[in-house]
Amino acid sequence: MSEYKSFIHEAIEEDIGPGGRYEGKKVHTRFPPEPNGYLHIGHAKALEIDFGMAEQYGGLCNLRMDDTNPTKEDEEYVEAIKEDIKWLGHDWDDRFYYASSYFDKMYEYAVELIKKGLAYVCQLTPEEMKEHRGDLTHPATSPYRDRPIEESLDLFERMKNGEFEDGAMTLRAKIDLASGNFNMRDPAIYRINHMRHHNTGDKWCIYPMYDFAHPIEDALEGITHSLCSLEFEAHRPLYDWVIENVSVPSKPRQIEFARLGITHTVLSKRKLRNMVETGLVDGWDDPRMPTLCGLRRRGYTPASIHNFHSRNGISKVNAVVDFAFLEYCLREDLNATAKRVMGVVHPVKLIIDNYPEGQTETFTVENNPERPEDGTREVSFSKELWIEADDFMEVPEKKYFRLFPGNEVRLKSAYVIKCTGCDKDADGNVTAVHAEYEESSRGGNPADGRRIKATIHWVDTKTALDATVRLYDRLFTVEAPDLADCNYLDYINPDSLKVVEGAKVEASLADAKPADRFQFLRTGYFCADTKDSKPGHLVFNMAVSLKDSYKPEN
RNA sequence: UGGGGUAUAGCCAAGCGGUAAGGCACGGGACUUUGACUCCCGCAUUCGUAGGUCCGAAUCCUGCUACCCCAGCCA
Repeated sequence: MSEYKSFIHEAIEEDIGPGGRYEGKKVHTRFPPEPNGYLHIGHAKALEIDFGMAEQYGGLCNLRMDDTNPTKEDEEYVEAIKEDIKWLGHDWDDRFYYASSYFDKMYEYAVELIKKGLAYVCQLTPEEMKEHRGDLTHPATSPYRDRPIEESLDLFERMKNGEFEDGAMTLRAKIDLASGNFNMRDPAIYRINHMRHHNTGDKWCIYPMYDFAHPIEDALEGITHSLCSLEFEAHRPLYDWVIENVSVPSKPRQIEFARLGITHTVLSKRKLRNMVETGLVDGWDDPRMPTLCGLRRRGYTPASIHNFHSRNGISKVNAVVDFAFLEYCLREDLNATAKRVMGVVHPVKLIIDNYPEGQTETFTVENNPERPEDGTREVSFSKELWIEADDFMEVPEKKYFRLFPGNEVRLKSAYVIKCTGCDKDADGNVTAVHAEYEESSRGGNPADGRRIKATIHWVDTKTALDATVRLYDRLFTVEAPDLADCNYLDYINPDSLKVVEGAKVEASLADAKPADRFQFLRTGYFCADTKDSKPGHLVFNMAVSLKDSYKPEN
């Protein structure tokens, strides 16, 4: 997010400018994931905004695990989260924090509130609390609201000491039971939970709630701008209330923006987890998943994800961006950087009948026409080649200009050939295509200078390598599987993965390393799988296909 | 029904009282040893809607409508 200025840029510039609330101060943001799952493309938006704003204004961005609820969080996610953030190119230096490391401070601030008469221990059970909440037009109630300060102090300390069962009581902020904003109806700020915390162990059996903890975490770290998603907008009055009523060292400002949605996928942690657990996908890093580890394994680049987000901009409208735009950003990056190779996904044999039996020659092919400095490589050629099955049609449809009996095409960087026919099996399937080459067209240009409309790719059968190719399509068949009135599982795309064994690729791919990305000429961009591809057993994941403007008429 | 938000093309999104940027998608064409890339051209007489103010309104005012978020001891 560089050139254009969003409403957040404007707010920050106003704040650090003359007369602003942070005049002369350094912009300081934070990215606060809850370590309870893997980061996905939606989190990447927040991440780009949090780190991006700091970078743009010469400030800092902290990485903080927001781990105030031990029942949901686990250390196992922490390293994965760090890895994803680093992969996207962001750096938090030594500013890695846990919200849980502030528990002592938070406890003190809670005591401060009680002493000020601004918090009290409430013994309503969860069910009773719900009943006492009131509704849209009726205020909430609590019989414990006017409990003496000393009594709350005593009870709160005993809560901490583990004298009470889970759910027996809570510490509540004393704000306004009649507020139209439910978040202000004396929200619970501490609950009892006798559970081991991944970071603090058994030290605590009471844990602060997000609305109390988050502003304190921000203030303690000297955060100036606490950027979060829209659903926290109604929590901002509470955020500000905490900052105002507790003696924290600074006063951060919360600003909200819309989260990202993408068509043909789901982004809720619950649904993603469900797909993993039911085996609908092959783990969190399945290349079809919108998780950062999934996209990475699929072949997405950090630059493509960064560009995607920066071009989408920041607003307060719930946006659902077309998946095609993400694909566009990937193609754009890979077109400029990926090495071209020839790989035949659905091979059929091409026999050049007038080419000398036993002869082999090599051709020089450019590695990337977009970048001549990437050089060339040698590719072997002989009488029998593998070509793409759909580059031949015995009976061509309208506007088809590749191989069909009587037609000429160019074999990329090699010769012009003329199709003479094909062999078929008993069922009528094409088993081999026959052609004759024009010797004088070596390199691909006919001696008489005539135009050859089509160029197709090929692989020499003598040196071809076998490969497994995984072709991916969108995970869901509808644009918005997330919509409330439908079950998203009903719209899983049964063809989101097609595994093709026996694809044929050129010999230069023998030393392809996991995570290497290539353009398979005329087909798409592929990435050697990081888990399953090894020398002698190549596995390529299709990151995205090339655009194809060929559309048969009728 | 209370509170908080948001409405500009199929999608994202600029616009901040002076006469609707840009990108994606889509359609057409040029170029092409990738039906890719690149390059041209087209794509909102109108900004959710109805009024009002003004020489002038997507921008200001008023009413209405639609959609999103909030009644966890989740974040």
